[in-house]
Amino acid sequence: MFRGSDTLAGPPAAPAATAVFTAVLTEGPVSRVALARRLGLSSAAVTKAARPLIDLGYLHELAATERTGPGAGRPASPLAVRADREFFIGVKITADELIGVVCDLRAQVRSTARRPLTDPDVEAVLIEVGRLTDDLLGAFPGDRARIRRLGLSLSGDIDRTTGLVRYSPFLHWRDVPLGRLVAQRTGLAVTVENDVKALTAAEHWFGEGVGAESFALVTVGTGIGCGLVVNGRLVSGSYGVAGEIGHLAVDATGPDCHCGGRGCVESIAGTDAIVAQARVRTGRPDLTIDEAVALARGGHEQVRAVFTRAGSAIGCGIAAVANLVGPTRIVVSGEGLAAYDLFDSHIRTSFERQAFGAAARCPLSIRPLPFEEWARGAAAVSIQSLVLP
Amino acid sequence: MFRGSDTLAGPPAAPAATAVFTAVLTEGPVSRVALARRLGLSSAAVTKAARPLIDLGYLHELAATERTGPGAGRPASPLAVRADREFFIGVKITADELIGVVCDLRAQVRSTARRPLTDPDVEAVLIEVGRLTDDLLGAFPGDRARIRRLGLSLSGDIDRTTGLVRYSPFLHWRDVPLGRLVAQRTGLAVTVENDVKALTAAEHWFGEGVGAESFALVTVGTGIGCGLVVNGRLVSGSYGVAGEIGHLAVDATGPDCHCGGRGCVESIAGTDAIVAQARVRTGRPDLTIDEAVALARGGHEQVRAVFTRAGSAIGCGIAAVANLVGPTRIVVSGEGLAAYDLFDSHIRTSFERQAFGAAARCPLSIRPLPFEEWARGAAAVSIQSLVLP
DNA sequence: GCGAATATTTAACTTCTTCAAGTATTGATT
DNA sequence: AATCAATACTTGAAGAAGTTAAATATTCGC
Repeated sequence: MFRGSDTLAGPPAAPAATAVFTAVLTEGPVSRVALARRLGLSSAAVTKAARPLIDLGYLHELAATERTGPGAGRPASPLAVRADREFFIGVKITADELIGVVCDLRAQVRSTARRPLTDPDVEAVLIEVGRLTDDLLGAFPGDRARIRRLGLSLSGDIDRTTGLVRYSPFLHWRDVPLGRLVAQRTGLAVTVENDVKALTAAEHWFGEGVGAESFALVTVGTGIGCGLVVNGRLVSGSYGVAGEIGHLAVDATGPDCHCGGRGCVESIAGTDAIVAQARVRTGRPDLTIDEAVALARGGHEQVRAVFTRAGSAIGCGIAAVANLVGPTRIVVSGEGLAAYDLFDSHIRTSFERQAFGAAARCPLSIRPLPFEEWARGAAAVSIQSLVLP
Repeated sequence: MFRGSDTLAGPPAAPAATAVFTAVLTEGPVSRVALARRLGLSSAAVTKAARPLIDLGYLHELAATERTGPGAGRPASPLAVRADREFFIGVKITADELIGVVCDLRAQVRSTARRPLTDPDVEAVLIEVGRLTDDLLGAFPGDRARIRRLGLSLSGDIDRTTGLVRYSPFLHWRDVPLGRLVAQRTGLAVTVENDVKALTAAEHWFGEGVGAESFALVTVGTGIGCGLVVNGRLVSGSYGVAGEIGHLAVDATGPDCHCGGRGCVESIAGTDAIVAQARVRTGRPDLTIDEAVALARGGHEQVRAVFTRAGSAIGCGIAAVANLVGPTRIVVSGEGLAAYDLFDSHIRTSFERQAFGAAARCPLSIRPLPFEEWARGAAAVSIQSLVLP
């Protein structure tokens, strides 16, 4: 993380304080005793850790509303997050657009903004990020000093700890210290993370992954990616590669993939692959993905078969994740899932066939993803940088 | 872990002490300063943590042999493990045999023993484990009181923390509290772990996986399995399933697998699948695996092709591991690798083709595995239970 | 109003760690 | 040979973080 200003006061960094803050943030209002049990601390320790968090305005006590147990006893005063204590900007950088959001401490989106991106040059991107930030700050109704952090996400090989973009294929960047540069421009504390990993982090802390020791998020679109949380932590990959579900080989007789492999999931179920196949099957060389979806929905058997095969390939990829790391649950999402109805059952069928034994018990959530979610993911990483040391 | 006797004194459980002991155990002799840097502690903390470990005889100081830095300065007195401070029994249970070893604190095998297993009944296995333990203890040349712990490993679904065998396919066991039962018989502190995970733990602490934040071990044989270490910890799988590389789908047109899937790695490269294919290709319905290997080595093209295809399937599975979790290194081993020469190059070729980008940089060690290694894995888990809380 | 049950707080104490200063041991320099 | 600089290790005081045990708070059921 890179600071724009010199000091950046935050919550206490002591282990117990961090644990308490994280648990309240992700697991909603909880009483101190429940926290103590959950975190393996004494309740005295929770009381002590909570006080400064309350004093600093990050947490507050809820009125004791509901009874806890069955019988008597003093009712709990659950701890809850003050969502408006601090706000976070999240920016997702795509090839042709910047998408920005402002989120509160609970990662609720408060406002959004966009800017087109025409020039992939570093300087041009920095300028646009600065403008987008100004737009978001300008439209912010509250105290602007409560926005001190900004998260960026983009696809590619990113070093989160140093804020370095090692390689971005679509921007043609190599070794750009994006975190430092944006921190200088905006004066905010900046985090940078891979887009899929950021989305996974958001889902892990604020979505369906809450409380899961291990968790996977699969995104379906032009690319097919996957973020993994194992043993409670995001998987990074020793060589910067992890979660590349799109390049698992699932069909020895499948098409060659641009990655050099054969029968990769992405070469069967990526948007480009689907369009290409649909063009072949219909004989229409200018067919678009939207038209292909429309034809399939209209009952065009040849085109439906393309989606069926794609869904099966994705299901195999997801089963591979379940068989290898055994996550508690898996969320499947992404732009590609606008055509959700064409995929859903084939993904499930293929997953259930290929998942080994109890791995098939892993619940699958298949749902489309609003595009702002990507920017929210970046904001979620920024929130994590506040909470964790 | 289950204790046979009431108390079982061990090294101090404080975080720093555990960290120091683990680091010295796995990373050989190290000076205190180096440890401090490595573990993020002050050198004072290391000194204090090391003293009781030395007093209890677990560690000792080496004579300052070699100069550390380039110039002047007091030479270091590296800390090393006293390998003969304590010994550990490891037992691997297979369908027809028990394999036992005695290891020292550095997981060096000191002696081995075997017993045939004719009856899969729980009571019969307990008796044989008891006899094997007696054999090993009887032949032990040193102070028998230095053997206080025993590790068991077997394939199947095992709950390490409770010592429960949830399901063992080859013994037809369900929910057998093996840890407790063996502890009662032997009076030793017992750990139970899945065989592949145990082997992975051994390799992680005492083999090629030392120092790796993430690491994978693939075993090739009748079954094809995989143990994973991610973020420094063994992956367990939320539903008890993890590392099932044998049931990744790599060939949509491949054979049906006994697991219900299609084109699984194991249905192409498992020993049974290889034998079946070789029988078809040679027209000899009683061909054995050894004969198939001999034919392939002799240049029989049809049989060679079976091994080629198997190697490719394994390579795809390994690439899936590299693409998904990005381990620092991967070790490939197992009985099946007696035919190492027939597999090696095909595994590598397929891996390199299918590994995505930098994931291909992950070093692959392909080597056969002495059968005692499985028992050593069980002993290694037992050693871990001494060191960790 | 009383006692049982549960939640939270307080205060004394324990444990672990760091900090700062000192000791130990060596090679290089004079 | 004496001294200095460099590095490794140790010591003791001080601090941080957590625990236990006892006190306090608040409710329900009688």
